[in-house]
Amino acid sequence: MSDAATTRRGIPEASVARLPGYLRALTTLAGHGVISVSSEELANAAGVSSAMLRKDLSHLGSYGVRGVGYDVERLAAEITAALGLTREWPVAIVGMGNLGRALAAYRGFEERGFEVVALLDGDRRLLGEDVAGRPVRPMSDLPGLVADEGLAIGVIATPSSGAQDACDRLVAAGVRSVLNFAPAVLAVPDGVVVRNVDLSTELQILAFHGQRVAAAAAATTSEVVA
Amino acid sequence: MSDAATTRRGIPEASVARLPGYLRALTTLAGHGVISVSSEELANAAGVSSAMLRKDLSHLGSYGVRGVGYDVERLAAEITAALGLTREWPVAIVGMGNLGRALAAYRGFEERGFEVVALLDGDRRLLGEDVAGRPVRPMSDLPGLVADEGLAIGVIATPSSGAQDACDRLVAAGVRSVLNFAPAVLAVPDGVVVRNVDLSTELQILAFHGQRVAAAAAATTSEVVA
DNA sequence: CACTGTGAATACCTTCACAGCA
DNA sequence: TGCTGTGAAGGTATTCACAGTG
Repeated sequence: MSDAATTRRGIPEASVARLPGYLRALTTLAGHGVISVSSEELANAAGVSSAMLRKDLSHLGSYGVRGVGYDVERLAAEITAALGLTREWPVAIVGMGNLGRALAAYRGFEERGFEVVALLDGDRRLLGEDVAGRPVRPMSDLPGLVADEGLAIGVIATPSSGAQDACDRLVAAGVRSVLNFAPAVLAVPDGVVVRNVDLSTELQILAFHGQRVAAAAAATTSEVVA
Repeated sequence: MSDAATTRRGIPEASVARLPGYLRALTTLAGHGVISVSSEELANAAGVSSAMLRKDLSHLGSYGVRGVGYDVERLAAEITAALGLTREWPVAIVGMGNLGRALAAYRGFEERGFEVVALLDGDRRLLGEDVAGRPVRPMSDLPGLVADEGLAIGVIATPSSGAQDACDRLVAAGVRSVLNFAPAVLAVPDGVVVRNVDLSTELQILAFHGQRVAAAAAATTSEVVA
């Protein structure tokens, strides 16, 4: 019925991935007391082109005013609704190593509508230990967390060797959204969404570009290449 | 001369972003003593389709053997070279808050060819403090790090309010590659590459999908919608 | 009249399907 | 024979450019 292999009945994946950026820019503008903003201005603040911003927003509906721009509060509310951020999303962090502890201590989740409801680890020796004011709990608590707290999102911060197991237990408990920091490919059944964040991968991509810069510099220095 | 808006004379950006995943899979296979691998097997291990894997690898050259597959060691070496990982890349981490400290303690950088040569912070009160066995150094050390250590990549782990300033100082010192963890859009001159990693953005994208799941479940329960 | 919303054009990416080679 | 490498096809995403409108 709709247009393309979007998120089925809805917004293209690429657009969805940019909405949080728009929301952040709008929130900043609102904080500065800005009432109305043009696509050009908002696009600048979000680091995209104005045409792309308008196309992205057109998927949500017509919330702008021709000749004027967008009402900052209104648009922020619409994007918030589109992303499903009108409710709080309970999150559990699995793996209490360095990264897990840093994530547990990160205060930014709450600010953006996510509530860390539990810190988990498969290592019995860590159980009960206090991390950022919360006790480390066993993986066996997962089903209860889904049932009682509505746990919906799992963050995997385990070593890569334990990532698939952590993922399996999250999925078995009913979690459908996973944010994976482990450098591993996770196999999940249909209907479960995994997003990967990997520091090494990012650095390696930067290395590729750094290498190009180095190569270009060398070429300029000693004018070679046809 | 070549095909498209690739990385100009080379590999499409989308392919480059997948190469680290292939390299990781190959390293794992090599660790298990595997000598040769087919595109199908390697694609599975990396979580992509075999057609995509072959197309990606074709940008590097012809390193497979028809009817057989790829030599694991050989292909790993080729990808390593393509990514520019035959040398070590010096990295500096800016911002010694929770996240910066976790990154400083992360031992995975060294394993993949990156060397953390300095930990920096703009806050004078932190100077000299020991973090993961290294002293926190002032931002004014940056030019020296580029000149003496060949610093090439900066990791920004500051609060968003300080991110642009940190970035400006990195760029002014000569750094051309930046990995930004702050939830902010960074403005940089041409030739500087920025990659963004933002936890909140990732969670918000997952919230969008979680919402869809919730909506679908509700629709199934009480059969509505045309 | 300035700015949005959007078809049309373009660029890019992925998948298909098979020719060609060890 | 079995698997790679790759043109061609099919999708998706982005940009262009302008008609429409408060």
